[in-house]
Amino acid sequence: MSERSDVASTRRRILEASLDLFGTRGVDGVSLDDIAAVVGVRKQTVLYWFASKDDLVVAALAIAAEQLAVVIEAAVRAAPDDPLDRVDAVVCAVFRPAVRRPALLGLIREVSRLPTAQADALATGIQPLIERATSYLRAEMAAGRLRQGDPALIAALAYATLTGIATEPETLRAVGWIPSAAGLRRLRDELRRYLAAALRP
Amino acid sequence: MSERSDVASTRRRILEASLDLFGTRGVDGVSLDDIAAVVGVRKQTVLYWFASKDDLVVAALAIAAEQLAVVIEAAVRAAPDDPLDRVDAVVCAVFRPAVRRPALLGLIREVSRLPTAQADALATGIQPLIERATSYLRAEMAAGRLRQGDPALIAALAYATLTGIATEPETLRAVGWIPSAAGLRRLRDELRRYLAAALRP
DNA sequence: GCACGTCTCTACCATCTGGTAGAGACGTGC
DNA sequence: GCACGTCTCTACCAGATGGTAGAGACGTGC
Repeated sequence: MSERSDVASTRRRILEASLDLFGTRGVDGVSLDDIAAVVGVRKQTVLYWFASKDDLVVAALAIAAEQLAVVIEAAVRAAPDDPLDRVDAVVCAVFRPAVRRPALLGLIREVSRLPTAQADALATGIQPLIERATSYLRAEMAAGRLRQGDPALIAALAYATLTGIATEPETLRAVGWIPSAAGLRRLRDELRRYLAAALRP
Repeated sequence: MSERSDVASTRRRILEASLDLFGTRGVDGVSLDDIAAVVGVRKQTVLYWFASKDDLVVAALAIAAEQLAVVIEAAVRAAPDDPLDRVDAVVCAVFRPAVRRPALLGLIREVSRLPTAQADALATGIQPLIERATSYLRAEMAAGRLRQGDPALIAALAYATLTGIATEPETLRAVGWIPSAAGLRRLRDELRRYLAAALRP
């Protein structure tokens, strides 16, 4: 059966489905059968491509990290050299996929609270992203192009807020606040304004 | 056996343990046996006090909402009449328990992504808290004591940031950023500064 | 002494879970 | 024609899970 594999390889589709399901419903809340059903395949096929559920989790996290890295990379390249513009561009660039696909940042959170073994996977995919951001901020602060401050603090705040906005719409919807597209855009702009105010030298 | 019940009723201790476990590891990631073990009791005792796991989840969410309500209530009463001071007081008041006990806000998130039935429980405990905050902001904006804006936007951003800070330390720790007490305090102050800047008329 | 509330005990159940085993089907490229 | 990669099928397994059933133990208050 290769009709489906032509469109997108089964392996890839299992990974994408796992990213979405694990990232939104949690690793414990999703069975291999659930994933197989979404892909339109049998559980054995999932286990044909990935030796175990743990392996699948790690692999899904890896493609999430990769997709985030690509988005950030593109934003940085396209942005002007000014560090404030760059930070702004990265926030905007990450915001869109993060909101459209809450599982992207959600999966990071899910993995990070797993029993220690799998959490190590964060070190390979995600940690470099965070470290790159903080070291960039540190360098620009040292050069006087950004206000002096704790780069880790800024990065952590931006990350926490982004993750909160990306993964809480479910909550806020359940609680009566309907996050419209326009509302989310304004949330993004608030965050941008806030970071600009905190970083402008 | 009432030696233990004297200290704190078994029912209450089951509820508190459920709040912590469900809120940090997720409803699906915690079994009734896990909760019983933490409390030092048998699974049958848990099911003696709560008809089902679903009931326990709903009850745990209820006490989380109540504890948040108490904290907010006290902060509002103790704060001066100025709305900026009040917002600041509420943020500070919620921040401390939210960071010390990530499960408080974490449980809200966990419940909100459950199959629809239990998510209705959010309407009784949490929704009133959010609505009260937004209606307060709206009233003060209308009175010109706060800058005009979308109250839901501000409430949502504060909520998302607070939840992010409260529940992401695990992630950030896994990723190399160690959230010290001082670091968390500075995160809180950043949020306060931002809200003050956004709300000052 | 008795009823009651609280909790434990043994024992059980159906269901779901991750995972295994092995055979076979189908299409492709050589 | 053959090997290979991909995927399905039937069938199974051990363990964990939510939940049930019923008897009994212990202490308290009446």
